[in-house]
Amino acid sequence: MHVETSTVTEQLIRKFASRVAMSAADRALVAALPFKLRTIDASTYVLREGQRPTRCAFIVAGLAYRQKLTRNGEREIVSILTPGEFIDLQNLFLDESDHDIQALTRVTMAEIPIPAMRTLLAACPAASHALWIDALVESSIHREWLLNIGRRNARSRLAHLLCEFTVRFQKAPPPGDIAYELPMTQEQLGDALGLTPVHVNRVLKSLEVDKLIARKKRQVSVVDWAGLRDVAEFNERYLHLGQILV
Amino acid sequence: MHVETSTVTEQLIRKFASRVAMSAADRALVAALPFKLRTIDASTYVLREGQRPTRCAFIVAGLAYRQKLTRNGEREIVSILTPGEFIDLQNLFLDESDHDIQALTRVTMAEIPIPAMRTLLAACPAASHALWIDALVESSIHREWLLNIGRRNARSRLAHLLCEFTVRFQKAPPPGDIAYELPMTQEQLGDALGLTPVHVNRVLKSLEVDKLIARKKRQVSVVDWAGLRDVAEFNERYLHLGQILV
DNA sequence: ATTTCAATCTAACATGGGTTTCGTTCGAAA
DNA sequence: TTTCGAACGAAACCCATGTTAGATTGAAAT
Repeated sequence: MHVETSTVTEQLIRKFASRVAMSAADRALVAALPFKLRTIDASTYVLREGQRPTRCAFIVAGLAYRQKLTRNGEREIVSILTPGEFIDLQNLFLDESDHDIQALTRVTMAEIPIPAMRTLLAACPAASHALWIDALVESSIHREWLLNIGRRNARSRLAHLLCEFTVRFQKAPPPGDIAYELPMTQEQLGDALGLTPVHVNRVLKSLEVDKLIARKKRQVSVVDWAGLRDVAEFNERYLHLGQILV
Repeated sequence: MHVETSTVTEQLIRKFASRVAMSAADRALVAALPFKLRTIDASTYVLREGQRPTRCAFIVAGLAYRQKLTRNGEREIVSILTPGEFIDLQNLFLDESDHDIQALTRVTMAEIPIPAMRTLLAACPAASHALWIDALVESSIHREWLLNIGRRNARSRLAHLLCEFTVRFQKAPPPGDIAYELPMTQEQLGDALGLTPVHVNRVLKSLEVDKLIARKKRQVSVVDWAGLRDVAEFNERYLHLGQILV
């Protein structure tokens, strides 16, 4: 997984520009950010609860997730992180991490020293606003997941997660090409939904029988986007997809 | 519930100063914030999902909560907001609210115009940092609630919420005076925990039988802080209580 | 080809928490 | 002081999801 330095810089600028208007000066500031590329294997820890990090990582390729554990080791996956997202904005302003961050697939990330990020935020209101939006959107996703886990049954819950992935992983918005490799095991899906893997298996099968999704090997595809959306009560407002600050 | 204007200003400054070092100039900027005091009755909506607000409210007295609803009207309470917290930082940077905000008790709040807040953030890095910390801590609480609802049984779950309230509502840290009026009905507790009110009733009784809590009328008090903590697997790290940016 | 190990699938059974129903308490209003 | 409605309490029953156990698949390693 080789990545050009210039590509990363472009990706960073695109990331900010997707949320705010970026002047040429703003772009130059982002382009000047020092970073170190690092690639790690699936299931490697990026950060552990209680640690104090010194860098702020930006995902260039691959997926990661945030997890928390109960005393007896049961796991809850509380976020999925995709390319173009900062992994640990928290650590810009909080001393101790309150959760683990782990690679879901092989991940390539750009590690930026925290002082450089702080300097950018101070010098560039546009960048600061873009990061604010990102942090607030993640909070919004947390709230939707709370509703999902707290109040929906397993069928809606899983359908909702699939809808969210469909929207977040696809380049084209549905209903377009809505097949994607689901990079999570049924156990991980269960951990993200507060369900057991056995029950995830049952529900996946029932969604397949009902022609809402199809599965081939570990590839999941959405067969009936409208139907799945309906089962999930999915409304993408909480993703704030078009949010651009003027 | 009459509140002096000067008191509110002091409370605002105290709020910021609890997170960052505030110079005299910083304090002056905060003191210059224009605001309008408003008091609303319990269960009044402060903001509804989909609305676009023009003010940013700071809770002076009383409690509020964020909620989201499923299609058939089931409710999930996703946050509790206490005095000294900004109700809707989201709305500084996001156009549309993704959830409802409602008063839990009678609430007095200071409403600050969004442009004034934006100006403060641009002019005062310290204030900006303090708000960042606040937003990130709320996100951390969301994650802990996800673990709580997703992976703990009803008994631990309720115990955990009681522990969080004990820490957040008390001025003195436990084990000090750890009785407090629980201002929520059993139905609201259920909505915050993803449980039915009937089951909340069962679990409250069982915690009382086990001498972990006591109840008189609607007043709950913690009898055995260590025991309750243990049942809840409570660790206050996620509240980032001592977090101060240097 | 064979082995291996994780992931998936399935079935049988168990249970925590939901549902329904109704009686009781209590504070506010008349 | 009586009335009224919301909140609480509690019993009986039910079911969605968990638990346990094992068989099957499939990709990677030898």
